[in-house]
Amino acid sequence: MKWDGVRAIAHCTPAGISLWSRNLSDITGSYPEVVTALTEITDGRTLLLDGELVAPDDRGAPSFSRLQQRMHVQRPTPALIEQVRVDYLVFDVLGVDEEVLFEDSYRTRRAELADLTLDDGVRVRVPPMWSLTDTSAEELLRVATDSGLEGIVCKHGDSIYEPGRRSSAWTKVVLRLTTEAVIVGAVPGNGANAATFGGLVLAAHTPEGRLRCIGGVGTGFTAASRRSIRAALDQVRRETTPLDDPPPAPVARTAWWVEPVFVADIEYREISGDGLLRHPSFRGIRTDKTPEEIGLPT
DNA sequence: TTCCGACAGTGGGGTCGCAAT
DNA sequence: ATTGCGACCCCACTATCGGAA
Repeated sequence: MKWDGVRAIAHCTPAGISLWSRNLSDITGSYPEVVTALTEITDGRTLLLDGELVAPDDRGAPSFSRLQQRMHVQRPTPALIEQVRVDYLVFDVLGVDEEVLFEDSYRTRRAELADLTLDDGVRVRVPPMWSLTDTSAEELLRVATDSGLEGIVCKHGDSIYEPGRRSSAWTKVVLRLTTEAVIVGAVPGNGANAATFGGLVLAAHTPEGRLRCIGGVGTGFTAASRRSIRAALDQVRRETTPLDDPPPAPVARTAWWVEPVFVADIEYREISGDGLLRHPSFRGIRTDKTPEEIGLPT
C-alpha cells in the first residue's frame, strides 16, 4: 500500500536513533515519540530502516495535511504530539549490524524485516505486503480506495535496493480523480511560459450557485496547447473577476481574468482542507459541458 | 534508428520561520 | 502586528539529450 506521508530513513544504533528525509536533512527532532518508540522496539540493535511517517486521521487513513502541522516543527510540544499523532510505517530494512543489505533482493529484505519483529502495534508498524501472484492489482487498488490510501507500490521481489535512484523495479500506481472546472483566469508564467500563462485559475459553482475558486492548474499542457489556450482566453478577457467569492490572496494579486466560458477537464489526487485541488493536472478543454452545469467536485 | 532514463524547468497546495513593511 | 517570501514537504508534467537497445 502507498501511504500519504513523508519518506524517512531511520538509523538505529545503541547510541541513539536518527531520522533522515528524502533529501538527507535530519528530521529527528520533529518526531520525538517515534524516536522513543524506535528506541524501545529496536532495543540497542544497529539497524537502517526505510519507511513512511504518517499522521492518521479519525478514520485511520493517513492525512498529509495533518502531518504538515508537524513537519516543520523542530521541537513539538506535548500538546501538539497528543493532537497530531505520527506513526512510522517500516517497509524495508537496508542494514542490520555491520551488514549492508542493498544488494539483497526485496524478498530477502522483507523476510529479514519480518524476523526483526519491529511492529509495536502503535507507533512503529510493519504494514503487510501482498503478492500479485495471489491477489490481483484490481483487488489491491480497491482495498486502497476503501481504506483512503494513495494507491499501491508494486515492487519486484528480485530487485536490489538502489539508493538515490528511481528504479523501475518499484512502480507506483496512484489513485487519481477527475473533475470539470470553469476557467476564470490565469496567472502570468515565467521563463518559457512568459508569453502564454503560468497556470489557469479554476472555479466551480457551489450548491447556492456561487462561483468559487477551486485552485489552479499549471501542468499537463504542451507548448502548443499553452499557445492555443492563451489565444482563446485573449478573446474573452475582462477587467474584473467573475468569481463570487474572493480567491486565495496570491491568486488575487497576480491573476488576470476571463469570462467564465471555457470548461477544463482536470485530474487530481484529492481535495484539500480549503476546498482546493491537490496535485492537479490539465487534461484538455471540454466542449460538451456548459460552465453553468459545473458544480464543486465531490 | 528508435527508445528509455535522467535531468532541467515549469507549475500546483500547504506549513513554518524570518525579514520587510 | 501583519504581510510577503523562501525553504521544505508532498507532487504532475513536458522538453531535451545522451546512451542503451
